[in-house]
Amino acid sequence: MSQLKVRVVSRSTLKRLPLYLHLLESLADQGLQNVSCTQIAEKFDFDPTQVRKDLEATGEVGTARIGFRTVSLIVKIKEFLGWNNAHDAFLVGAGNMGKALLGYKDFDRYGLNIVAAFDKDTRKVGSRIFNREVLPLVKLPNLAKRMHINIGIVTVPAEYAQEVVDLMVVAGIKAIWNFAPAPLKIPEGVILENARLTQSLAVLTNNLTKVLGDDGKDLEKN
Amino acid sequence: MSQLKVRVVSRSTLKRLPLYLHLLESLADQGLQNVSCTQIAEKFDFDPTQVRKDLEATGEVGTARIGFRTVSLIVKIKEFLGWNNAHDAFLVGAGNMGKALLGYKDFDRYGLNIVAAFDKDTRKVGSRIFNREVLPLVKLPNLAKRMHINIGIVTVPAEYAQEVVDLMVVAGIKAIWNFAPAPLKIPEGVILENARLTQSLAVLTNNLTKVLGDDGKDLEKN
DNA sequence: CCGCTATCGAGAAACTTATATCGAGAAAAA
DNA sequence: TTTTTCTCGATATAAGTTTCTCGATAGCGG
Repeated sequence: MSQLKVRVVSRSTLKRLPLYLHLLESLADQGLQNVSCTQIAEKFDFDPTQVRKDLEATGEVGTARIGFRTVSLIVKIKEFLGWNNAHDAFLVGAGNMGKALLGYKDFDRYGLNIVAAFDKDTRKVGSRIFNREVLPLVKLPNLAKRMHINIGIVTVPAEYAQEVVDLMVVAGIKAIWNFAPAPLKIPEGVILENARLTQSLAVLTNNLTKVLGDDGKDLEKN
Repeated sequence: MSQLKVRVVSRSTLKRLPLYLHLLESLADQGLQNVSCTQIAEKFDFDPTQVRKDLEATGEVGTARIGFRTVSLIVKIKEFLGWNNAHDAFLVGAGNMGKALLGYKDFDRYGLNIVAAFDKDTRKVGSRIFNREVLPLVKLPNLAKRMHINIGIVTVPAEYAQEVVDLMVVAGIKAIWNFAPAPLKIPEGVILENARLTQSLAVLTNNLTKVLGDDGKDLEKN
């Protein structure tokens, strides 16, 4: 069937892998040949066993007393995450967040290549943001089909998010990265991943409220 | 002790509360007086019991056959998250992500008020971004102390993140919202929350790799 | 007025994730 | 060469989270 065997792992593991990857890349830059789970774990204050389990997902095997080959591990993680060859993506909503994503240089290293931006607002249409043209939203379906776009990024206000997503689904887009704070409905088979800043902020402000309001006991770690 | 009793809840619960809040606010706008956990759960494809357990954290109690009073629940969630009265924050790193955050209008609704931006780059210093002045980084410690700033937002490249954080800690900042993909060390008592887009992206691209490479079985839900 | 149904809240069970333990192998030190 | 130490990988235990089950309560319909 498929040449690439992708194991099913927990979402938590999946979210730690990019952390390891960043670290490994900087270690590789420093010329480090091998790296142990213990070393990695220390950087993040994780349990070494957890790191070992996480890395197991990539299929890379280590050697006792040595650890893992740094470059080899980097390749395997990227492969596992699908970051080896970039997927083309369309972005809808050329507001602040949209612009920030368009301007983010490193996405190509993360398997993402935003090829065009779309917006409803006719004043934005026609302009260029970080060298990508802003197109009218109505052009999305045809273009997405013709260019075989798999990823759609949603950076519109919450009230328009569902209609944008519906449009993307019709256009054959398989995976949606949503930045709008709205509960979205998608059909079976389409992948939806929510990147919501407010969730992260909620954890921060709740913790802060606890330490400020009280004398700061019972704080969860990390 | 403290007048506000903040229960300790799981990180997962904490991250779902903003979702409920958004929904509740739009329901309240539509004039809905009461709302049941079942209704909320349907919108997100969650288990109703989970919603009930999550809401329990806020201290609000519901009535059988009726559910919860919408407005009252909104207030309680905001209170619990510390979103009722905004905390002042400093942002360091006036790049793309920094600009996007500075331009985000709704933060005041989420208990966050970014009062100033800082940057090392002398070309950026002195300019104004969305009506906030960009100040030289060296001015941060004194200003933060004088203004009793509790929250620091880090939107600098990974290699500068640790030094920025160290500066913030010295300046008495209690909570750090980090957007840099670097493992940061902070002293006991300081809160660190990482808002990393790459983690979310990793989940997306890994899932996409699975459905594209294979015939798409064993996909995890939401 | 009396069942019927929706909903809450509490406790138990099932599931998931994280941590600890242990044996084996490989390099380094004695 | 032998011993020690580090690290992997596997298994087992513990902790945490979600889902299920149940009794109680409040409105609704007959």
